[in-house]
Amino acid sequence: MKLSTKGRYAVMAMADLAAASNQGPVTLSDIASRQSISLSYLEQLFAKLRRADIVASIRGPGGGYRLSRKSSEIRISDIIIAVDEPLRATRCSEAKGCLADGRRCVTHDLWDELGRHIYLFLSSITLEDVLERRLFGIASGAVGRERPPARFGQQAAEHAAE
Amino acid sequence: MKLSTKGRYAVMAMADLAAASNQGPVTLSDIASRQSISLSYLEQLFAKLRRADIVASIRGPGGGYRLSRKSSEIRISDIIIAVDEPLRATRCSEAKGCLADGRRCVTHDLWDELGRHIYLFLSSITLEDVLERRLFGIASGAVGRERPPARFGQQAAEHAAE
DNA sequence: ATATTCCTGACTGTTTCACTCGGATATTCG
DNA sequence: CGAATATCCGAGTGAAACAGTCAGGAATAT
Repeated sequence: MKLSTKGRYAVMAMADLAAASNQGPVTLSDIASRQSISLSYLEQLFAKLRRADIVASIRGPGGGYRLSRKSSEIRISDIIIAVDEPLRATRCSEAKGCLADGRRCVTHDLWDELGRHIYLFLSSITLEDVLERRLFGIASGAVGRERPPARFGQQAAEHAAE
Repeated sequence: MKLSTKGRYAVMAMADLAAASNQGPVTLSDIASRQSISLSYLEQLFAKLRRADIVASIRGPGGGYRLSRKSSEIRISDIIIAVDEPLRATRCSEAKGCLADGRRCVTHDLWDELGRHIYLFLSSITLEDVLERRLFGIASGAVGRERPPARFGQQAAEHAAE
């Protein structure tokens, strides 16, 4: 799972679309002006979202985009996977150096686990959750095993803000 | 918290250093050849790791690098924060568009929560854990609230492998 | 002295990001 | 019809980061 500002833009735009699509389709121009994203860039993002069947388009005057299913059925991970092209295979996946001791390199498992972790988090949150601001306490618990988690929360606020 | 291949290289190198530093300092040349990373690039990474006081250096013949504290006291998040320069402030943090409805933009909380989540994960794992391959079940539980988490694990293996 | 090793700065090619531009196609409305 | 609206599509662009190279300087062991 790749995490870039590209995916963030896509989620912002999708949240805007979901919030504004009560009556009929929403034009990209509207989203662009509300979210301060360039129209052409939005077009590229929505081309990918359409190919991933997350949104549907209606052409011509009065047209625009709409969600292809309910916002409660669109996971944040769906959006990010749709716009972030699968990055090139990491050297680790193929290089011989990875199998130094006959097993996979020691850090391979770590990245796998982290990737799975991020995916689980983002797939547990839907567009509707974001709109309703239902994000309380999702990150609490289950991580940090034997360590007291208290002061790590503050460091997270400092360093991991973005 | 930024996640790039740069941080991955740093963790690979640190794991190599921790594994090889039983007797005396380890040279970057050794790490470079074992991990197939260019020497000059390693030098840049270790300059940052040294400034962050994660490693200490000994110059001259027989010199090299050693951990500045025990591998059980070096968190993976420490390494990544040391080498990944704090990326430019996201547009969201300052732009006026963020405060569209008088509150912060709806996606802001989401990224905050994700950043905290990733940080908690990486700060709960030490270099020693990686070397001992103690990564079992860290990502299980606590995420995925009302949804059955079973099939998401498979999707994570597909999409979030890197 | 010399070899080793860390240390520093500048530079380079590639890729991604965020965006722009020019145009093509489809649809609605007058 | 034709004009306006909107989605589509591809090519190109400046800036930044990535991964690496190159050249040399400083410290230290033998």
